[in-house]
Amino acid sequence: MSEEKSLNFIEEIVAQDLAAGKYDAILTRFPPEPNGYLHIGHAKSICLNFGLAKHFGGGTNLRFDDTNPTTEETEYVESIKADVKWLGFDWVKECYASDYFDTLYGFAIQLIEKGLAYVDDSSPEEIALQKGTPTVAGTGNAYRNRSIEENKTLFEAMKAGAFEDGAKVLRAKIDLGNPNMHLRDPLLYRIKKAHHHRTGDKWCIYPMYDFAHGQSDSIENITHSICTLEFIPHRALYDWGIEQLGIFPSKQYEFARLNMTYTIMSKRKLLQLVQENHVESWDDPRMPTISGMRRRGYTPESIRDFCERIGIAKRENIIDFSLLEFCVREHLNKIAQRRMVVTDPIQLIISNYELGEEILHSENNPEDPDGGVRAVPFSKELWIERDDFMELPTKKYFRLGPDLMVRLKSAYIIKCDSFDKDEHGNIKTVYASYFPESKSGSDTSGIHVKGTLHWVSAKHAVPVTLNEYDRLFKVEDVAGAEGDFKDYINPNSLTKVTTAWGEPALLEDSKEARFQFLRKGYFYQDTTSTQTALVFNRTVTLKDTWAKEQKK
RNA sequence: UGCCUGAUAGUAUAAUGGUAGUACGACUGUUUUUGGUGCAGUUUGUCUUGGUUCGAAUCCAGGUCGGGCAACCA
Repeated sequence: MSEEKSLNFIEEIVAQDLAAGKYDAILTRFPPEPNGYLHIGHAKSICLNFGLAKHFGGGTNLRFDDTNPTTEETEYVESIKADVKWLGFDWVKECYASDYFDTLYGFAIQLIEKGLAYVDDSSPEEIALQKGTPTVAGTGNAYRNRSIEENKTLFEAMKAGAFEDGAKVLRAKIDLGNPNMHLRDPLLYRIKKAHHHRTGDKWCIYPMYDFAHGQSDSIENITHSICTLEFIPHRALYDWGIEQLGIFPSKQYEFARLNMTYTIMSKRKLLQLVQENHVESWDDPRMPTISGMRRRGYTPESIRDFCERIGIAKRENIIDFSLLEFCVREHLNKIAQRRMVVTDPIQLIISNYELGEEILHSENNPEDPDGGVRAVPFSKELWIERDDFMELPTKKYFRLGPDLMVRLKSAYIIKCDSFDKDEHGNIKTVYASYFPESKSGSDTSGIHVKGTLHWVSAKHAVPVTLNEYDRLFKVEDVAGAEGDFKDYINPNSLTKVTTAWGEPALLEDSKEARFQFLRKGYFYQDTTSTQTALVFNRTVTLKDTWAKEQKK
């Protein structure tokens, strides 16, 4: 308790409101539009909104902002609910802006009756023109002076379907000269004869964001409505609507959205990646979507930790991808089961091994004393990693080479005697002898080696496919880069490794288990993986100071 | 060039008129049957110019730079 974390600016506002007795309890909301899958940027908002309620006592509504029937689908609704749950949050109420369509229509009538809204027959182009520019005031048109009765009749006719799409709109009558463009008689309703995923064909007029969002917040008695910076200019309208309607005064607060290096956060662009097959699907493990990250092997804990670490502020930001990687490594290091998998194998023959085979044991997780051990079969003929042998080793190379000694993890120390190459000059087989008294756990050999290698017994190994992922884009700031974002897609973001061999324990492991393949990285079974064809996705590599050393 | 925002190490974030701190990154060293982990340490910062004050990252004024705003999208 004494080490309390400092509050971010929104937490301070809430703390002050509560201290001042403004509310007994707070109610926040997470309001996605169901027109795409949730991504890591949404996770930031989810953690903020649900975290606030958890911290200060209160609740959070999950509200679907479904006011645009042409872009929204039930598939998205379902994925959003699954993602929020997976992240570990429960909402107080599941709400839909579309549930308020009747109330919202009533609000519009009220505005018309107060002389604060009118039906405009102008085309989108005309309206845009009449709005002026940021430096030049807008001009009105004749429709602005329609009588209350006429507006009411017309609006009712709009609802009844008397007009075609685009023929008329309902506009608020505020101020065409306002320096805030959003106050220059904003559109409240438009005609859209489209099928809505929830209300079907009941409606042919739909409220705009600015006439749905604040009103929905108010209907639900949301105390703190938190959104991203680009909505700051909308706040005046948000407050205007609530004031004119005399409804519950929800308040809007804004924070900076998340940006990350080497990826994009725009739903529109993510949809493009899916539709144009740059990735396989919304849950492609390379995507920054929650479902993609889940499939890749990220844990909800690590994502929550990440959101905690990046903080909340109003300044534009771009977070290093390496921070996310740090968070997931930190969690996985504690919980992942260690297994041995050789990805690019060469043969290792233990010339003096006459036992045939034996069962050795290796700890499941050195971080967890209660993690237990697993059986690992050992034999005369093994697979080791091609990278772990060097014909002409450099000074700092701790692995195998002519006359060099290493330990085979959880097994014996060996010494390389000779090696063979194939017709292309590539190493094919390494011959070594082992020291029986160096057996792991009962080593009396007195030999000290610098390197320890992972290995699998050729006879017992199971074939596995590995999906090794790299960053989706080649540049740090994709959104800020010149030209089309698709020009920066990393063509090597996925490497499918089909030559790998894993230890047989993998066959008995749960599909949900998180693994660390020793010295390789953290892996998680793909959704396409089966008992007879194991497929693992690489969540993240291990930190590799050797690779860094080599680059010098 | 109208309005709205923001500016603290490479990246984030704290300090709420009183010692500029933390995390990630980078770099050392150490431990290690994972070149992983752990541990110890080093490194780099208040956009600028004035002002108020005993004292300014913080308050005031001017400037500079970044972001947003003129969708029948949210």
